[in-house]
Amino acid sequence: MTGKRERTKTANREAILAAAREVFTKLGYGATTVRDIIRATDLASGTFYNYFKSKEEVFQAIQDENALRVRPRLRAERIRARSVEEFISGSFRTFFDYIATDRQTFAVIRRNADTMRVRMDTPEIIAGFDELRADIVKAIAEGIFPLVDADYLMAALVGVAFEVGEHMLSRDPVDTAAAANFATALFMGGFRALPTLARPAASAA
Amino acid sequence: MTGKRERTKTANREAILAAAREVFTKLGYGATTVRDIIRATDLASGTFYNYFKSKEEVFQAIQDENALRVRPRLRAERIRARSVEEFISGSFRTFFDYIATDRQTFAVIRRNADTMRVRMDTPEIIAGFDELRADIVKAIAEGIFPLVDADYLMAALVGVAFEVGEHMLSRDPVDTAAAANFATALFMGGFRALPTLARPAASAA
Amino acid sequence: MTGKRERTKTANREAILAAAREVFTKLGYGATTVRDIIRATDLASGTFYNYFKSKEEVFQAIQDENALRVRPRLRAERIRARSVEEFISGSFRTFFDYIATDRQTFAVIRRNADTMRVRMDTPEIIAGFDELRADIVKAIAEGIFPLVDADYLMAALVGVAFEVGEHMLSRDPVDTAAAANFATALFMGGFRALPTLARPAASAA
Amino acid sequence: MTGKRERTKTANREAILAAAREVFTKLGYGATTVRDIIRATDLASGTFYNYFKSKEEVFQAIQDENALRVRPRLRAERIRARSVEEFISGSFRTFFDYIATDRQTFAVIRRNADTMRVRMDTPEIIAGFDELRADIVKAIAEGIFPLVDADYLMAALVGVAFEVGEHMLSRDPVDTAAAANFATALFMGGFRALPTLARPAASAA
DNA sequence: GATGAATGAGAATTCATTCAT
DNA sequence: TATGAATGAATTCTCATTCAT
Repeated sequence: MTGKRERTKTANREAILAAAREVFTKLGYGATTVRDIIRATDLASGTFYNYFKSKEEVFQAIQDENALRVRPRLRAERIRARSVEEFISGSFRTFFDYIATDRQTFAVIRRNADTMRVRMDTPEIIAGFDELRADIVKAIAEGIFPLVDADYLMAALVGVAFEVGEHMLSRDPVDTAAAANFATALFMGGFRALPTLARPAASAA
Repeated sequence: MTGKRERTKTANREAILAAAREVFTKLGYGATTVRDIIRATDLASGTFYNYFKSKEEVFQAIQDENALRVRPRLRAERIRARSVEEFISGSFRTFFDYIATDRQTFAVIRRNADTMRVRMDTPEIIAGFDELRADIVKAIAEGIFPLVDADYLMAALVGVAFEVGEHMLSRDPVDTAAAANFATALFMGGFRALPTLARPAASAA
Repeated sequence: MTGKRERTKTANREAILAAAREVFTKLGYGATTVRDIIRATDLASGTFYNYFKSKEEVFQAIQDENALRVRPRLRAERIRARSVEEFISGSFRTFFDYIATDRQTFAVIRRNADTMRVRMDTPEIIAGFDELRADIVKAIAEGIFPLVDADYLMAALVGVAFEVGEHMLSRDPVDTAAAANFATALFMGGFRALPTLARPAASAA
Repeated sequence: MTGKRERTKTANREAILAAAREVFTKLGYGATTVRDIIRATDLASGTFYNYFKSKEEVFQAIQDENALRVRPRLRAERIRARSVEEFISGSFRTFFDYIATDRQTFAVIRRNADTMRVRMDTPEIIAGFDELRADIVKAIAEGIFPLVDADYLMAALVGVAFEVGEHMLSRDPVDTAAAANFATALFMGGFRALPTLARPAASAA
């Protein structure tokens, strides 16, 4: 790792990954070609193949990196949870903080090309879902959660996380706490528990 | 003039759309080529261009058809709603019934290629989201909904609809009522309001 | 076959085959690329693939054509044979006449690139060998040939045909009768039966 | 200075040659790449170029080695010959013994890839042919051979040697004496002199 | 000398699109 | 309008060779 060669190798790999992240975000996975990735790099075309076999492989590498960065944090949050509220709010806070910090990462998964939106879940991400379901099952067994449909609950959590997360990122400023409060409140008490907005004019009446 | 030729033209268009739906489902949007679509048809390659300019256009046409089939129903359901519960449960029931009836349609949007899942939202679908948001805003103005973040609420509804919908379809038998109940309960009262499952052991007691 | 399209298709196929024959002869099979073949044509690169899947397939097509041209003639010659001499001399004459007439054909099989010589036997050619062996076996059964090792005899005939054939073509003028006489004499009576040359000086003595 | 370094150099060269022999046999000359050869070695790619300029050069080296191993023996055999029979039978015996002993060597020249057969004659091999022709000319001058076409006779000997040799190797057990007897008999007395096989039925009579 | 990553020319192949029939 | 072959730009990928270490 200290030789010049090793440093160059690591740097090249990172350069390709960075270029790929950028191009995937800009063009979307489907429209991206290996050439596009190489072109966004100052490397020769053949060099790409010293590191990855195909665009699929780079994509996987990026997603795996991402999942590996956020999954342990989510896991830790859920394990630490002593109540349903902690379980849910901890998860949403962590997830929203993560995507706010590393927006490009999320952009690769959730992309807006023109007006069309695409969301891609790789095996690593899906494995994260399974982890979540398993933790819900465990929480049910421990009596923290009532005996509900763990699969649907997991689906609902994921759906809300991705959709609300996307809208959160489109706002300025990005308020992760507010988004987490919203999502948590929904799961804790339904629509009636949602934070209410100050009614600009009516509040005075 | 609305005779044979007209009928042939419509038939050809339909043949292409049907082939495209099938191929998109099987290969996914990205991997599908115009050739693939034509091949799934008994038409010649040049004929494709008498009907559509590109694969993008066929895809849009399919999605527009889909959205036009479900959006008016969802709209009608929400307009008819006299309470929050009717608003929410009506929407989920309609959506889940629709995707259960026309699974291929949903499969084109939500695809599992190998292990990787993709979800594509076209302009028509996104327009449906905006419609939903507008109706939420209207419901808030009418006092049906409390003054909550309409954008986030819309996002949450959409996220739950797609994610729970997907899991619903993977079950056998597909129980749209149960899924709608689950989703509605979540929005009505949070996790505590979710339907509980019969606890295997407890049921014997 | 009378439409312009059919005529063009046939012409294009022939153009590719002709170009391939030429290039294979010049560069040899191994060194030839599909690009080389296309370049020797006035067609576009993609057009090649409307006719053949690969260079292998063109090569096979050429060889099959060749084999189909000469094999029936050889076959007929052997069937007509009423004696060993007719069998052998007929075969050699036919083969040598054929390669003298259609030199390029033979050149594709037997090629001299620089100093290195290559000979390639395709399945069709090998099938021709098997045919020859079968006819030898038949001739043995009919008492025309003594009970010898048909496989080795076939090999010997083939080896002499190709090697002597090659040397024959390098002479000027090409004398197929002389080559056939030589080869036939060898098989009829061994080296003592070979035609002797006029000894320039000694003949006068 | 003929110590470690010297030994390593020779060992590396031999390693490359051995790998090349193996790979050429397996993949054929055309399909073999320098990478393939290096991969079959525990050397680095760059090292190859310290020993050979290209795959052509390795191939030549292998063939030259082969030719140098068998040519002197064939030469000695012919020089020792006191009669035509000795000349011919000695040559065939030596050649067949050689290819039976060192099958891989022969396999590099004479290859069956799938169904297609290839035979490659390098300059060294061709030089061996010229040597044979020269010896025939000399034998004619000395009155051992009659005044026949030396070029054609050489061609016939070579053709029979390669073709019968190939078939000989495909038999089990490999009987070099029998093959040499067959080939020699052919050249000594033509088809009538060929060894006859025991006729299954006749042997009982 | 050995190493092995970088290079980039070039080969194979695909595919959207055109256009003569 | 339907047809389907021709087109050729674009893409993926390989490989011989170089050269800094």
